[in-house]
Amino acid sequence: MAVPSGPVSPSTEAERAMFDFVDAYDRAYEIAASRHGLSPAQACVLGRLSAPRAMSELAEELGCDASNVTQIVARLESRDLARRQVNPQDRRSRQIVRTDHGSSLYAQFEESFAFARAAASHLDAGEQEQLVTLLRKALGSLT
Amino acid sequence: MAVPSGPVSPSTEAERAMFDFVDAYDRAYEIAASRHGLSPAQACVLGRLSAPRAMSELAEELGCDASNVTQIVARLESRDLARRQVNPQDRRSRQIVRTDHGSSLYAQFEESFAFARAAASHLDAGEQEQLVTLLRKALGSLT
DNA sequence: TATTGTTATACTCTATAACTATA
DNA sequence: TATAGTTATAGAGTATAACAATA
Repeated sequence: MAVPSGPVSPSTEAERAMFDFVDAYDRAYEIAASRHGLSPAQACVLGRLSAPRAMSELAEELGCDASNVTQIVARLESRDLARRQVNPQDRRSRQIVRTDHGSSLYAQFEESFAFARAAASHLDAGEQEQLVTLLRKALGSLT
Repeated sequence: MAVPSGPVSPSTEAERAMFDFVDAYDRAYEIAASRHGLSPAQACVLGRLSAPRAMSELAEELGCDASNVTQIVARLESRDLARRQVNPQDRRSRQIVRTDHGSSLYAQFEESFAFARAAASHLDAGEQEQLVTLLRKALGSLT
């Protein structure tokens, strides 16, 4: 399913517009990932490896359990998209790095995930600024 | 993990704002669902059952395979949140209906999913209108 | 024959608990 | 003893292929 998050009978027009946008974004992300043989979670992790990351950092950023990250990274590693290297400063810790193959595949995925780019392209510079302001204000302290 | 969809190194401020918003929305949805013992997919299906739906309609709306819907609905049914009824007009088809228990639980979930409501509440009426206009325009033909 | 839905299967995501290695 | 990460396990989401029931 493209979008686990379903409509919540949004009661206002603004809430409905937010939902529709999130829904479309999530679906587009999943489709782009699968076109490259990636699950959304794999694409997500790969995207965070522009610089090396510890397992614990990934778990923290993704808001999930470390054991989960272990599995996702193991699958990436088995396909030569990422590697685990022991951190010499603290041999308990591992640095996860993207392989060249992983970087190349991720670049293709990014190119293919046209949603946000296309969405922005429908707005002129002033409208984009307005949207940024409104989205940030709407988020407020929700983040 | 709250949000399978990760950041895609958004190259513009607008793209980053879109991502941050989607990310926060998805995480909030998942947390609200899990507070009521629901997976995001279960909450999503439950939300679509304000009126009876055929399996094929649910699969179409969710953009996933029918066999997937069979499983989700089976889990809802096993917890007395939904029921499958043979459609007398076409006995191949089933009408999925929410039980009273399912409706009640979903109402609680909805109440608890405060994200969109809170986001909208940070904007005044004019700003909400602006946001709707911009989001719809950004979506353009992407939907 | 075509359609609706299910079953069997396999893979991925996810968390919890118990574990290993290192600090 | 505390921390980083892994392993074992189990439940859920997902798709494909084969199937049953009905049209």
